[in-house]
Amino acid sequence: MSESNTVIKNFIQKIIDEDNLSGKWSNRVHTRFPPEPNGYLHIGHAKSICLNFGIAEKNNGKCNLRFDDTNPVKEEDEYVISIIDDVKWLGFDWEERLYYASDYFDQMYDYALTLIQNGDAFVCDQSSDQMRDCRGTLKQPGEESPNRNRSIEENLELFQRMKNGDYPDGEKTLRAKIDMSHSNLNMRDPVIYRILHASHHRTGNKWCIYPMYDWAHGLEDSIEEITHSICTLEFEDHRPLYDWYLEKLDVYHPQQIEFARLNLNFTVVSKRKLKKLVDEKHVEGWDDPRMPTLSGLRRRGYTPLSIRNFAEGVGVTKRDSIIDVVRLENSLREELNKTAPRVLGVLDPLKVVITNYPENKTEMLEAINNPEDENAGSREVPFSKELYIEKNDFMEDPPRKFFRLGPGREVRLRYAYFVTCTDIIKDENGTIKEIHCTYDPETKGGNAPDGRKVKGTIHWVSAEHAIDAEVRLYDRLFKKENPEEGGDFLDALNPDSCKILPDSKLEPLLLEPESIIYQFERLGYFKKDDVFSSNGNNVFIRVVSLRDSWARMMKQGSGQ
RNA sequence: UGGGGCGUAGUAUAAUGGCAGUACACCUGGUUUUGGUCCAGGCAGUUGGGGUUCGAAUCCCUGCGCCCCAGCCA
Repeated sequence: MSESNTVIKNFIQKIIDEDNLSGKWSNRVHTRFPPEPNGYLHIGHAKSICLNFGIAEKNNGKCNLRFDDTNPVKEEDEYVISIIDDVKWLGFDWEERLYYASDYFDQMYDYALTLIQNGDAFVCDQSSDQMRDCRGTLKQPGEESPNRNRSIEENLELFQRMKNGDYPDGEKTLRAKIDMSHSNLNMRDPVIYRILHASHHRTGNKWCIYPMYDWAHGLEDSIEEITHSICTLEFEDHRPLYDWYLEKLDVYHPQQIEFARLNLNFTVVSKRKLKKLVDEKHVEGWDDPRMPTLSGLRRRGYTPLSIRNFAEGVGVTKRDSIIDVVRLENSLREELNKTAPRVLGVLDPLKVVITNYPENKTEMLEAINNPEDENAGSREVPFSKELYIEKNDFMEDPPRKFFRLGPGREVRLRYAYFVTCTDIIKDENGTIKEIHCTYDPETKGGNAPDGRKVKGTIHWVSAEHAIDAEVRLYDRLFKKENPEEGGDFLDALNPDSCKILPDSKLEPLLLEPESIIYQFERLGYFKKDDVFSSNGNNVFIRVVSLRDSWARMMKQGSGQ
């Protein structure tokens, strides 16, 4: 591979480069990640987090973590805590700059007063229904509110009374006086403040009026002296309003830049749908290892680096796109291949008796911990007369391309001996109970002195020494590329997204630290799950499988 | 015949008037004590039409397609 030094710059970085050239922001770069604390962060947010913090990092700038908590009826501290956890976990640092929109409520109120005083806002008596009726349509202009021309004094007075709690929810709003026939609906006298007698997670009952997003967000950015306010495409239509407010107020004015949000196939990320999965118990919670939430991915075994590399790799543009979830999986595999200690584990065991091996003998055989990492060293694994191998590594009547064990066939047991299958022992129903093999003592370690080769190498564990474990084979939650297309997304649920194997047998794990991710050779990456293992069981979950070209061949062969 | 945005291999992303490149996916082959990894090679693209230009993915005109907007949500 030829090393290329050219750094690929996305369109936002190009804007920043130009700004630095022109001195627009005095070479300052200051972004923010502004989640609303009304739910858990998911992989889509990770893209935004990596973008905002990443762009600051690359430009020696800063990035704030700011909670956009302007709607008390939806927001909770629980979410604040989980969001902080998740951003921290991804490895980003906002230093002392943890902010809340609610910190600025007083200032926002004063700015609203300014707007009113300048004749740019008015108190409106219309109900939300009336307002909708007067808004017009996409193609037709709206009608002005009858209250649009109230005097400044009256507006001031009424707004004051709104704030004082003189009116019930919905009775009045503060609106910007812009243009009811504007082709952009966001400019048709949008609401600035609404009345909400609700307790706010931080300000309690201090306020009963709360700012709308468009009003609040630009002011938050302005107060924090953000340079580049990065948001998703659907806010493009809001930019004229963002700009209008800041211009009318004549205050510090960041540049809003929109990019396309992340979409992944075989995945849903809409908050409503994720909540439905949890509420209807299709998954075991927000951090279920199959969930695309950051807490779910973390529990599954995704690493911060794998997610950051993924986010970096998919790029940033204004095009709607759907990323292949394989890319996310590959990003994880790429890291784990380099770091995960290898271990032998049999998921679905089949007993093997080595008939010519002495009873009661145990040998310790050397096994490499990680062929990708010289420093990982080696370990010793016990070998004895009775072993387990993977059920699907044996076939009674194997096809030619099957390189594993079958009657009369010889394979290598990894790091151990060549063995040849001599007998199949079945029960009265004809199902295979165990198989008998002979081993070649000359092949210790896995090489034949006579130079004879075997096609296959399979994994195994010593029956006497194995640890019992339950293994959960997680797979994609959805079986359709686009679960939302055509009908109910729940119909696209993959019925096999969690297969439980209750009788797995693992090599005694000498490397003890919890939460370590192992590669079970030939199978995939696995980690012990603390929640499932809390009652003293060993429950391992599959983080991600290894690429499996045999499985792919089989699948194609079966006409899939 | 409302406004805004977007169209480059299967997917994603570069190339800002000068050889259409990269990654993933897919296919071949090689190495291999993991059917993993790694290595080599291959397949495959500028939304249609017209124009400007020595030269167009790029500039202009004109179609076509897709996404977003009518919350007192963000």
